[in-house]
Amino acid sequence: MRILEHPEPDKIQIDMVLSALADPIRRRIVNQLADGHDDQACIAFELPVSKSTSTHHFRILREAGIIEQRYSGTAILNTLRSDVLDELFPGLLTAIITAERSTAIRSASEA
Amino acid sequence: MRILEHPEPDKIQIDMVLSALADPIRRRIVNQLADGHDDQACIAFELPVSKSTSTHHFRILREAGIIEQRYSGTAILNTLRSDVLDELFPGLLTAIITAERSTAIRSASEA
DNA sequence: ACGATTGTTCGATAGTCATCGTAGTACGAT
DNA sequence: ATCGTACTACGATGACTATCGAACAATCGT
Repeated sequence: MRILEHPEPDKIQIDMVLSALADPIRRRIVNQLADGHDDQACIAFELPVSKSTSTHHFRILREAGIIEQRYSGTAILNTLRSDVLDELFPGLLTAIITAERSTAIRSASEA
Repeated sequence: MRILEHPEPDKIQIDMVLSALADPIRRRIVNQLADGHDDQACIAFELPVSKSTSTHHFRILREAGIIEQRYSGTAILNTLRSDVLDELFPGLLTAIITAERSTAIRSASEA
């Protein structure tokens, strides 16, 4: 069975987390996970990039400790590590998700 | 008189803010501003980089809308735009500053 | 007027990052 | 066994970024 490496909570660094979340595509993934339920396969995210780039972004998120990925057949199910992140960096994830939403609303009302 | 451009609140984008805060040196600046008082000159930040690199980082922070810079003689006084940021992205700045602090504490207790 | 202080500007450079296509792997279904 | 699905690995590429030193600019004291 294939194994996916995840950082232990005490190895999760604010530096990697913020770098990961600085990318709009990765924030889109995080937001969809926050909006919807857990265990969404990578293919459920209709990202405007190629497959290999998509893999790249999911990996960055996993290695930063932001998502958990586990195999289920050929698919990979993705889950936000909200509890871990909230413990380590209280309010951070919520703030970023909220920010993204309000930005979307702002730019929509401008158009 | 020299003028420094600052983005209006409605031009401040989460993308630029997070990219700016993804850099440890820039977070160090933000943290020192949050810890101390407003109006600290650039030279008050003893950064492990050259002068020109320092200028670069302060500019990124200013253009992202995170700090306000204004001339006072030959010096530039820096102030966190906390109120603007809190309005736009509630909780974000606090979360990042808190995160940085707890990370510092964690890594100190490891040593 | 002169010098010291504070920060900027301008290349240059080395490193990182997002992106892609192609080829490959693992698994489920038929 | 074969095929389709879902994702990975690899090498290449172009863009961006942090960094530097050297030269410059603006201001303040003396």
